[in-house]
Amino acid sequence: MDVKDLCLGALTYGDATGYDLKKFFESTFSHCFLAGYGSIYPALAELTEEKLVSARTVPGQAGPSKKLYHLTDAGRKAFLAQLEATEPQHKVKSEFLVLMHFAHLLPTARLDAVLDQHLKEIEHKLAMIDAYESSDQAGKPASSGARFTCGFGKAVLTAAQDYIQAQRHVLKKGDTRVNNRSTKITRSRVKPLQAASRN
Amino acid sequence: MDVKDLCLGALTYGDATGYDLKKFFESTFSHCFLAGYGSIYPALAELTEEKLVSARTVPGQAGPSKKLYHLTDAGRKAFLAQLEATEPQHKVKSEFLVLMHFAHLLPTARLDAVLDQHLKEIEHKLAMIDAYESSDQAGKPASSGARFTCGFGKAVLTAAQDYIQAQRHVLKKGDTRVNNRSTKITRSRVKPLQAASRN
DNA sequence: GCCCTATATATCAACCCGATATAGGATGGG
DNA sequence: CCCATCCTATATCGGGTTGATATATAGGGC
Repeated sequence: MDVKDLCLGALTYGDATGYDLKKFFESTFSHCFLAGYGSIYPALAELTEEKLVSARTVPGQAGPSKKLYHLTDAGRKAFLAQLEATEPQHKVKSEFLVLMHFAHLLPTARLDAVLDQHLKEIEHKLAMIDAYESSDQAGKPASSGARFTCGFGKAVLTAAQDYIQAQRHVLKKGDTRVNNRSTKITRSRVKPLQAASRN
Repeated sequence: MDVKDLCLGALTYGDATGYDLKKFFESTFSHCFLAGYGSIYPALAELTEEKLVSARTVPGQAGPSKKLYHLTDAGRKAFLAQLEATEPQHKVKSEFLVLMHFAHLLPTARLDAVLDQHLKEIEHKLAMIDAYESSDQAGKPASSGARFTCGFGKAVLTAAQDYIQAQRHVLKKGDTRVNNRSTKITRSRVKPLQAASRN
């Protein structure tokens, strides 16, 4: 499942430009998948070459000329096949959690700032989902899948929010002052790192 | 925040080989950050060149010879600086949610299989966190940050689990049979795609 | 003996991300 | 009326990541 497939999927909802696709991904998929121009435009170029989408150039009435992409029958079939084949992975890459893991190496002010910023970002994402949900254009109430993923996002984000608010205090209990003897540990005394699954 | 910084962070806990680091990331960071050999070994090579870590080769008693990496004072300082500088991002890339979004294009059997598989994976990750938490080696009870991130992971995973179990039924209500007229939509009737944030 | 697993390092193509360049039209404040 | 700024729209590039693969040895199970 790469950006090419994402584009095919988005185009099942109707023709669109690369720019439209980016906005669509930001609105609907912002909490589960990301794709920037650096992925979208190459993807569309390849899809056109593979005849999975067709492009027609429209002289822009507002702004530059645009390329409107359309899903071909082959493209639709390819997308359905891809839906059958992709493993349902779910990966998280969180600088935030890494920072929290090393909270004992952070100054208290920085720690609080990071937590507050993350809470604000969660609220922003929740607002985005709400905006998307209440923007059912022309009565068409979004697919059940779209509603499911929105609800999923809200459930997870809310859980994160609650957890942070309830537990952030444990991060600055006791060892606020970092044990700052300047790492004069003799090489021989350093024990090798132990992972959870031991040898 | 790239894999190089992750390696520095992991080495604050003690010397380790590239292989150790991979295992460490899998155990502690599996629910918030990923790093494979393809990132770790180049990262360690660069860090050695920058004198942020030092390496010494140990003839392996069990298996091939290993390179044990050690955090230098410069490396520790660089890591602390990096902790100050990194934006606390939190990104999700979920093939699972994409599949759910297009649930109306999936056969019911496939849909159920995907949901069941994801539930199993959630349980697996929860078990991993529990294993890590109860493996406090030699009484050292893990840092408050480590405990915080474990709790965070559990809260989020549990919320996802509950949501799926409570809401999966809405995905196969009514429109189980996909509207399968074979996409003979005239080009002119196709409305361009509308994102939530409209022009 | 043979297979599988674990230890351990390393590389490579394909792909993705973020930043940047370009440019015309709309908007709006001074 | 003009300039700054934003929005639309496409495109590219370097640096970084992913996932698969190759290599080699030791040990356990059957």
